[in-house]
Amino acid sequence: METKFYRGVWVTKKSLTGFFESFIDKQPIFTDKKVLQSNYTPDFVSHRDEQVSQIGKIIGPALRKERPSNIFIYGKTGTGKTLTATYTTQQLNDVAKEKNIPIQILYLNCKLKKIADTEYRLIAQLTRELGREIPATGLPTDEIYKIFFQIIEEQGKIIIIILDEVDQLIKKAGDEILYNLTRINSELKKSQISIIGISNDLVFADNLDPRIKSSLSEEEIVFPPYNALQIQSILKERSKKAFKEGVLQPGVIEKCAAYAAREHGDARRALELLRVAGEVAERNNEEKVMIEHIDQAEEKIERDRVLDIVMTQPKQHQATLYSIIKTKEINKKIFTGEAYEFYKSLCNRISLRPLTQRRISDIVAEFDMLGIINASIISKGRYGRTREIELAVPDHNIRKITEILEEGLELS
DNA sequence: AGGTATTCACATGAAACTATTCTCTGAGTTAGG
DNA sequence: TAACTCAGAGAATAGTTTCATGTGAATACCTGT
Repeated sequence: METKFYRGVWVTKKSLTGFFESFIDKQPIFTDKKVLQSNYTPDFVSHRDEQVSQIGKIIGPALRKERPSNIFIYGKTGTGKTLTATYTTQQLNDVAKEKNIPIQILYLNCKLKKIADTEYRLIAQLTRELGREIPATGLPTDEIYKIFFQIIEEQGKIIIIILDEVDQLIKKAGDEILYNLTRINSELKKSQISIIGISNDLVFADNLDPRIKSSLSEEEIVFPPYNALQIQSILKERSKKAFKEGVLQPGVIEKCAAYAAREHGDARRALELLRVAGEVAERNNEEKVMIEHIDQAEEKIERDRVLDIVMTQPKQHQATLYSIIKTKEINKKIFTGEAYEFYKSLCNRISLRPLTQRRISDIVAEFDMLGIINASIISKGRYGRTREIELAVPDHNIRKITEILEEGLELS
């Protein structure tokens, strides 16, 4: 019998056959799980009527071949921004297609690494969506702009570009892109573009160049968080399709909703929670989803998230985290300098080229952002200023993390 | 005692550097006519 | 002569290093009582 440690899980080859067989006669809990996945677009959007009609009114003129105003959409995560935007534009697109009006919708998520997170890549990706292959690298940026410009002009359409999570893009690549994009219109003869920017960050536009801000947010729409009742109704709607009838115990939906409402009305999280709760129940061979499963799901989501982050971290980052954990074992409170000392000796041990403290400082800050550690800057007066680092992971997960790190760093 | 000035140990910022991946171009090479 | 190969120049990008500057409060140092 063979057992090995694979991607943070112990895998055994024993009795796999029987294991798979049990799947066949198991009563399924789900009828259609993808309804609960975050990329699912339902047939209609609930509790967002007002926003839908606002957007509709703004982009409607596109049907008369007029350029719609640029729209800026704000709202926290899981408030249905992306969904509403794609839904309305999709409707518009359907009508346009029927009446043969040349409109094209481009949706782009600026957060996606390697796809649309820099100026070059954004334009390149847009051009690709318009049906022209662009190499990933090697060309000057203005060359890409030229091609982009040319292909838009060729198409002679009204093009609506949805930029999801623009704040991420601006943070990484600066606001010139938006400026260039809005400016292009004045040079276009046959086509026009209009931009729908979506942002999670409510204050993000404030530190934007005023020119860009005014041209980008000709119209602004704010998405308020859902309240608990709205989330409940969304969950009910979706679960009707996703689960077999009667599998959900009473109170399950209410609890999911309550949990999500606690976190500023994040519907996405509520849906994920419900889905994972279902998976947990399924895995436990139970026929009903019970309230306890939600707690388990909550824990599992968090645990998976952390383990996944740790596992996919590059070596230097892993070494840093390992140093933090190990230094932590000795002292209760640790500071950047102490972790760095350990890190240096660790590098020596595993023959890894040590990075400067400057860099480690940034890596520590990154882990803080990811929520793996809590690092707060404190001043120890005469004895300097530093980050005080604490682990933000429950104790029972640390052992697992250490294991993964030792695996990744080839320590034994 | 009360008020300033110092000082520590990093944090934070900006710019420059390195390595990798990829395109484009033009010189040199090859093979067929 | 057309097709092909291949090296070199130039770009974009991620990850770092180098250099420079910033910073909060515990202490050291004054001051006048």
